[in-house]
Amino acid sequence: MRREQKGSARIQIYGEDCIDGIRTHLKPSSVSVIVTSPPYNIGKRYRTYDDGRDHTVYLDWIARVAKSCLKALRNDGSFFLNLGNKPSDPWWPIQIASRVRESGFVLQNTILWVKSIAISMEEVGNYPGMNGDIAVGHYKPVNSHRFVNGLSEYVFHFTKRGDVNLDKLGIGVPYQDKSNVTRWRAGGADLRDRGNVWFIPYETIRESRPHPCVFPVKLPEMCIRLHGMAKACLVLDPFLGTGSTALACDRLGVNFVGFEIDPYYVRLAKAALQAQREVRAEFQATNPTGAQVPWERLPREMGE
Amino acid sequence: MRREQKGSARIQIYGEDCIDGIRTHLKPSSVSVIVTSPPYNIGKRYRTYDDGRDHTVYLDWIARVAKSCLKALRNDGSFFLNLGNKPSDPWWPIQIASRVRESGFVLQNTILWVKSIAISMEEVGNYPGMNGDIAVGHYKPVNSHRFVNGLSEYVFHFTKRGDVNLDKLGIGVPYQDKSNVTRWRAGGADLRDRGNVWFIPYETIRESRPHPCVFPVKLPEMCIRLHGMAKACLVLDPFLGTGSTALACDRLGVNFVGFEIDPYYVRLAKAALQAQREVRAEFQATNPTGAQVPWERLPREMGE
DNA sequence: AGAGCCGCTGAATCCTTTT
DNA sequence: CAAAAGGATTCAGCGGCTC
Repeated sequence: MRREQKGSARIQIYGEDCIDGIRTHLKPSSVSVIVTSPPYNIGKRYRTYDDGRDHTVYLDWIARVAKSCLKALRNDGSFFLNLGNKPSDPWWPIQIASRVRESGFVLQNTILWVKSIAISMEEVGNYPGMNGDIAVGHYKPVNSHRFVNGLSEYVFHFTKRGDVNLDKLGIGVPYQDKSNVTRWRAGGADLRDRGNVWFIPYETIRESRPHPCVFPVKLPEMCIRLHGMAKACLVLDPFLGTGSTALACDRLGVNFVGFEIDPYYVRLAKAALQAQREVRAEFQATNPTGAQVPWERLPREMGE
Repeated sequence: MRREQKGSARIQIYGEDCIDGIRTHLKPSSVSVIVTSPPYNIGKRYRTYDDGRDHTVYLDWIARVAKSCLKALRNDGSFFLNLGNKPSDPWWPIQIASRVRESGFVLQNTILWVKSIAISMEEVGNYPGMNGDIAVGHYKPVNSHRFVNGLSEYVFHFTKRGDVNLDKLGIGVPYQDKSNVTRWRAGGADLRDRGNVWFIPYETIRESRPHPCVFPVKLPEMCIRLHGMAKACLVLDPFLGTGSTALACDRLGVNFVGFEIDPYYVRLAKAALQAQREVRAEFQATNPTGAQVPWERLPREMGE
C-alpha cells in the first residue's frame, strides 16, 4: 500500500444522532468520503426483525440517514457502506443497500471484505515447506445445516452519479510478474489494481468485541485511500461505534467528523484516539522526522 | 474436498429453449439441483441494456425461467445461480437475483466465487522462501478510473423454503488448529465448513474463452457436493453453454439434463463430454479399479 | 524444553420448546 | 400465532498440563 500521509488531522466526535448532527454541524456538499457500518438494530426496542413491521421501520430510518448523507456529500464524494452478513437472512444486507440506492445514490463498485479464505497450495504455487490447503484469517463456526459460515462482508461503494474517479493504485498490490513493472507503468511503481476483493483478517481476539460492528482500521483506511488522498478533505462516519474510521483518519491525517448516540462508545472512541496519538507521539520522538508509524505491527488494542 | 462418486451418469443435452424444454422433458418436482449461469443478453436483438426497456424485457424473461425452474425443482432442492459482474453496473446481478427471489425462491446462502485475491504473507504465516505479498489467481487488467477490477462473482443459493439441509463437509476444508481433528470430530476427518467464500482461480484467459458465461467445472461440482451427493439425483442446467455443469455431473456420476438454444454450444458441450469420457476410460484402463480420476491435474481444455 | 493433548470459552451463533 | 428463553453445536485460540 502506498504510504502517504497528510499533516495533523482534526477529529471531531459528537455524541449526537447522525441525522440531527449532520444538519447541525455539516454544510451541504462538504464531505469528501463517508465510511460507515450501520447497526442492525436501532435501540433496544428492535432486537429482531423477523416481522415485516420492524423491517420497514428500520429500512425507512436507513433511507432517512442515506438522504442526510447524500446532502452532506460532495458531488465527487464517495460513500462506503459496510454491511455485515446475516447468515440466517442473506438477503437483508441487499435490502439495506437497495434502500440506500433508492435514496439517490448510484452503486459504483461492490467491494467484498473477505475475513477468511481457504486456498489450496497448488493454486499459490510451489513453496518449500507448504502443502495442502491453508486457511487464513478469522473464523467463527456457525451451528447450522442450512447456512454456510459467513466469511465476508459487503462494502458498497455509492456515489452521486457513478462517475467518481478513484486512486486505484492508492491501495495497489505488487505485480506478480515483475517484468510488468517497467512495461506497463511509466513511473515504474510496482503496483496494480487490487480489485474488489479485499482480504483483511480480523485480529485474533478471544474475548468478545466491545462493539458488535467494529471493523479493522485498515478497512476505512483503504476506502479513503481508494477514493484518493488528494481529494479527501473531510471524512464522515454517521455511526462512529468504537471509532475505527476516526482512527484511520487520524493515521492518514484527514479531517473527520463522527456521530454516535451511545455515550459509552463515544468515550471508547475518544480513548482509542488518544491512545493512538500517544503511541504516535512516542514513535515520532524516538524516530527520524518523516518516518511512518508502522500501525500494522503495533498492539491491536490500539483501536480494534 | 471429500472424494466420493456415484456410478455412471446419464447426461442429456437438448438443443432447445429451456422454458419449452423443462415443460416438455421434466416432470414437476423432479430436479434435485439446478446450477446455471444465465447469459446477460438474449439473442442478437438485445445487445445492450442501456435503456430501461431492454432491461425490463430481460428481467421479465429471467422471471419466467425462474418460475420454470421453481416448478421443476423438488421441495428439498437447491438452485445455484451464478451471476457474473457487469463492471459498468454492479447493481445488475442484484437486480436479477431480486427477480428470481420475487418469482418464489428464498435466498438461503450467498456464496462468493473469488477468482483472484491478494494476501500478504504476514497473514499466512512465515514460510521459507516466501516474502512480500502474493496474489493468487487470474488477473485481468481493466482500463477504468471508476471501477475496480471485478475479481469475484456471485453464486446465489436459492431454495423453495430456505430450510434445505446441506452437506457442508462435502466441500470441507482442513482445520486450522490440528489439535481439534481428533478432539471434535468422531470420524477423525480433518474437515470443517468451507464458508461462503470459494477461491477458484481461472486457468484460461477470459477473452479467448468460447462462451461469455463459462465457469470452471469445479464450481458446479462444489455446488452439487454442498447440496449433498446423497440427495443429488438429477441436476439441471437451463443454460448449458459449453457444458461445465454437464462435465461436473459426469465426473460425479450424477444424472444431468441441460438445455441450450445455440447449436454451436451444443456441439461444443457434447464434444467436451466425449473428450472427458475418453480421458476417464484411458485413466481407468491404466489404473487400479476404483481410483479417482485426478481432474484437477489434467489439461484445462478438458471442459473449461 | 518442546511437542502433544485436553479443558475452557465465545458467538450481530442457530435451533427447539414453551409460554 | 409470535416472542422469549433455554439448549445445542462448532472450532479457533489460549492456557495449562504431561511426558
